[in-house]
Amino acid sequence: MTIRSADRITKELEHLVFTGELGDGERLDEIKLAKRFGVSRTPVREAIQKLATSGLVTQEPRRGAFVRQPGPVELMEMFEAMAELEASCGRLAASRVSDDALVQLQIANDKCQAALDQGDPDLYYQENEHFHHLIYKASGNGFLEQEAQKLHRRLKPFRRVQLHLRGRMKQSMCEHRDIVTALIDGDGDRVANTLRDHIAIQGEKFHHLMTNLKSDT
Amino acid sequence: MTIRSADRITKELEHLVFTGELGDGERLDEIKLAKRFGVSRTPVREAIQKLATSGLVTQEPRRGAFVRQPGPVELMEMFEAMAELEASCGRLAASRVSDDALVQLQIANDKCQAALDQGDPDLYYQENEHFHHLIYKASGNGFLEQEAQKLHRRLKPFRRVQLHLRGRMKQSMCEHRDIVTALIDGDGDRVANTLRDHIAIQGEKFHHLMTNLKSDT
DNA sequence: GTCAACATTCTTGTATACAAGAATAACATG
DNA sequence: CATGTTATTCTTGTATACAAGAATGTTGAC
Repeated sequence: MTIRSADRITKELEHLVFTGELGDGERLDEIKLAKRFGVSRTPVREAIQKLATSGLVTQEPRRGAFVRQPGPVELMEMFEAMAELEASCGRLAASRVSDDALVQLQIANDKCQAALDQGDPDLYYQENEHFHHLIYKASGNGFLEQEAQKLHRRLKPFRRVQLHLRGRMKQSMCEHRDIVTALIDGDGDRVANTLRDHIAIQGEKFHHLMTNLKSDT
Repeated sequence: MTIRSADRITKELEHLVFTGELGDGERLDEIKLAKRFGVSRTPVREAIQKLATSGLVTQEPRRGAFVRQPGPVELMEMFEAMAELEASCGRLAASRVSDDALVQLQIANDKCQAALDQGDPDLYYQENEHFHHLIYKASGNGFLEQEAQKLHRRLKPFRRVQLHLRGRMKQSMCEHRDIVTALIDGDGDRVANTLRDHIAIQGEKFHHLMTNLKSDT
């Protein structure tokens, strides 16, 4: 366990942004946050610096740091980038995946299926996440794996909602099976294309939700 | 221009790492660096935090921050990831690139050719960089573009050397032409594959250099 | 001479103090 | 009453002070 309170606060702040307690455009008041976490401004500032580097907040000199949630356009871009990243992982995995890893993927898929049978979107979400992490790992490229996980994490709050759409879980499950089949066949391009579409659909579904929400207001 | 000295120092530190003045494994002494830059420890620390987030240094609690140059394995992984990123940019660009962007690419290529004719690797390197940035931009995905630029930048010190290899510039030039041709044809897969190989070769060339250097010691 | 226990020094991590620019409020003027 | 100007307050950015763990040097026992 780390002793640095700055690291703890970084995670706390990320959490506040993800849960939406710190909404888009909101200023991160160093003093308030320091009081809230029971520390001085110093570790709070260090945490904010980190968030700024990873893109969660923007800093304006002498004015402070502001939460910067991606807008619809940037969000679509991020989903597209995610799709490409996953496709790359899958393509590499096709020629490198070990038998053991394949078994792991099958198990993960079975768990997804179980969650689907129970009609439990939250559980499905969790197992689905595991499945995708296994794909990243199967790429055999630790750097790529890290990058994929980073972006995956960043998109987490936006990916969650769309699983509750009617029929999406089942469709997602089918895609998973296709992916594993293509992996077993060692067909890199097919793995890549299937994965790409699999993720791209998430972006489109999200886009649907967004526009629907907007038309409500 | 920014007033924050922390930002300035971040760049200065990056520079020190890139130029190798701060070698691999070296500890970043906050006090020394503060004196060197004529500031207190505070902005130095903030700069170090940022470097840690972007992966250039690692932090060990109560022990300090250490320069962490990627080893051969990680470097190959990064080159491979770069190849995949560029391939993605190219694939997307194939269906989105504007006529204007195509013209820009042609111009950039002509400048590369000119540098090749002059036998000027440094100039070629510069124009080559521009060419690739145009590809990123042509992807029509700002997020992907940023990510590609980030990694490109990180690999800069390692990419430079291999251009001096006999015949590499000319070969690189041919690949550039193929890429543009495929773009004009709108053949996404061909763009992607050509770009991927184009970058992958850099990784391999670098690997060659590394092993040769090692066998010398 | 070697090794272990202890003391000292050094460095990081955090808190506080101070400087300076930005936001805001008060006020004067038309 | 509106508006431009000035004064005040507030917040960030930086420097310094202090606390605590790590590295190092010293001393004593064997």
